Amino acid sequence: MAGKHSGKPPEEDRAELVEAEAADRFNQARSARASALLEDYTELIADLLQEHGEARITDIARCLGVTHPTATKAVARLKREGLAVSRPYRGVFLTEEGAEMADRVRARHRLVVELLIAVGVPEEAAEMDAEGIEHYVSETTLAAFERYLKDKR
Amino acid sequence: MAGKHSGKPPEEDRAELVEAEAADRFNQARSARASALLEDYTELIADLLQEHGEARITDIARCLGVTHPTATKAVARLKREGLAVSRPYRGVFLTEEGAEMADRVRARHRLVVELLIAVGVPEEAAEMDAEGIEHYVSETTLAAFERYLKDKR
DNA sequence: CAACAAATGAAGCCAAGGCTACATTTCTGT
DNA sequence: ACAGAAATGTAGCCTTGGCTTCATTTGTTG
Repeated sequence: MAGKHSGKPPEEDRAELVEAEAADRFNQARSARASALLEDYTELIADLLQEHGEARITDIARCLGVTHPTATKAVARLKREGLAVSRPYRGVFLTEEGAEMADRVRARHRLVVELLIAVGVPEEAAEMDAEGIEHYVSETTLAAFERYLKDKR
Repeated sequence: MAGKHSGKPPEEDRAELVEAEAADRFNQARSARASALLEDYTELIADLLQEHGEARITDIARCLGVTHPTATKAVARLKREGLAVSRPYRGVFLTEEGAEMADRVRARHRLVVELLIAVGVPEEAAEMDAEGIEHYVSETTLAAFERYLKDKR
């Protein structure tokens, strides 16, 4: 039941399992990487909308440190995925789905920063690293972070 | 000294700074993302070399959950970057530089997993998430993790 | 040792996410 | 109101990292 061929030595079965699990982890990470961009954009757009009432392509591009055509392309993808809407020469807005994603992402981001700080990471580094880390934190891990922070307070 | 034009209101200067810092963080994350693949490959190749004495393209591909041409391409990149060497139809080996990277990456990976477990993340989730997280943990943060774990023991 | 299986290589396709260069539209100030 | 500046759009190029498909080499085994 553990392996494909009962004739094979158990060590091989175990090795195959380990490899399959590894492949799984990498695939997971790859898929997280794929959504990272969308998450960054929705989060930023939500911030801009809240702070300035609008999210212009130029502002988005400047905040993300990319050129404006790059931002335009990304926003096109957001629209394709049903996360944002926009009309030519007007700002970008989030759909309900996009806003929900932004909320989730912002909450997660805050939690990651808080946890890093709680374990002794300097605030500046925490902010820096969280930008990359946040996209790979699962719900399970997030829940653990929350418990840890609550207990610590 | 804080902004470009002394005539501008200070709030704008501050906003520009915040935006520039944000762009910085994103650029940092982007560059980390770029090295993530190389790190994964060198780490895995080191593991395979240690466990089986050789690292075949097929094994690399299977462990990473990709097809063999994908692995071949990645190895080509490793070679271009001076991290690995290989001859046609023979296995892949690491250069000194590649081996050093593998060591660093493995140590970092272990530390990240340990820290996640230490704050209460279930082991399985810790392994899963660490695969993505590790690439975005800076030296500063890593040092903080190390201190935290030492103090806790 | 010949034939088949398995591993590797090579070519070429695709989408994503960068970029530059140039066209168009909108906004602003006189 | 109109000219110039700023913002946005569009086109096209590059690299990465996936993939499939097919050719070639290696290894195994009867």
